[in-house]
Amino acid sequence: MPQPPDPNIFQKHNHRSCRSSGMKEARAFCKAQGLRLTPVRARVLEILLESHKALGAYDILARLKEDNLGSQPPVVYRALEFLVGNGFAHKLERLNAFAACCQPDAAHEPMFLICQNCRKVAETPLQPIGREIDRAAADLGFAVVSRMVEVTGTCPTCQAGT
Amino acid sequence: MPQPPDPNIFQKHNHRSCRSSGMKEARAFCKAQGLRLTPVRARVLEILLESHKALGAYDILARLKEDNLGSQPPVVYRALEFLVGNGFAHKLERLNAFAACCQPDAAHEPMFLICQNCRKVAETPLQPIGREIDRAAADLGFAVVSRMVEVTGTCPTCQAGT
DNA sequence: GCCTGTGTTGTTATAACATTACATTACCTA
DNA sequence: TAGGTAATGTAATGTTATAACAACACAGGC
Ligand SMILES: [Zn+2]
Ligand SMILES: [Zn+2]
Ligand SMILES: [Zn+2]
Ligand SMILES: [Zn+2]
Repeated sequence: MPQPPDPNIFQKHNHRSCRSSGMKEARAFCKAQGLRLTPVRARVLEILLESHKALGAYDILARLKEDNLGSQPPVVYRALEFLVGNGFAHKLERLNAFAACCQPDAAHEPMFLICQNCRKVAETPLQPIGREIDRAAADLGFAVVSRMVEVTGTCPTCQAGT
Repeated sequence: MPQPPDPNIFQKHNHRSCRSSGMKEARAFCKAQGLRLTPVRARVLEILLESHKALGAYDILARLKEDNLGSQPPVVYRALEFLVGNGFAHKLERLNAFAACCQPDAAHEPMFLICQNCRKVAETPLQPIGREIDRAAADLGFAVVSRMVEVTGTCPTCQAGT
């Protein structure tokens, strides 16, 4: 049974379940939505789910090559476009890198906590901060379409390590 | 005399004064800090100050070439590193582009409002939102080093235009 | 004035990230 | 099983950014 989703991947957690439930949820969602989780797309998602770390597109591509699942950049970028577009993964703009989504609820808007030391990425809900952002924007007459909040720093593990 | 700093560049404003006071403040600050605002650096800052738009490094480089002030990427990236490092400009991670800072106070931490239509970029103080971000991060045991908030949408002018 | 260290710029090359374009294949459905 | 749509394979190219080293400029001490 799927354990309650604890979004804090910095905590010690049963990571095997992150991986298997991530794939399972993705398969179920795709089936329900009539989306095709093809071998390339599934493998890219698996690769991202293997860690909670941000991976560059070319890192992922190298892994795909090992599995003979495509060796040219468009292959991985198309898979990532699908995964990001359907909420299975996120792009981290600061790093030009990608990470699996930890809580692929229908519509969630996360902020990202990126460890500078280990590149692990945690998500936490942007609301209610997002509303404050909108308010600040509205003060300048700006109509918000999308918000991006990326925080860098040190995860609990890496803090303890030193 | 320097007009009171209205950070909302979306408002109609005396833009000539943005440009001249931006350069003047930069020169004064560099003098005070023993920094060298060399011709290349000054020209890059001027180019950024000419508009409030985000410019790619290679766009800036093209302008530098016209002035015979360096034609290779490292020239512009080094100048941008200097300007960003000293608070005269900012990098917009979402766009991989750069914009002049509108309020080069000693230490200010802005969030950015980026118009998808015209690429103009406004800054507005991140506080008190930043504190909320820190609190959300602390809930996960994460030690924040730097926050980045970039909002995309439509500026007042571009809203009116349609 | 000249040496010398430090910081800046010039230049070449290359790394890293991403897309266009078009041919081919797989899948669905009528 | 034919035809349409979605996905993939592949080559080429575009865009953003850095490494490495040579040359030059400026400042302070001799
Ligand atoms: Zn997510
Ligand atoms: Zn860490
Ligand atoms: Zn202005
Ligand atoms: Zn605009």
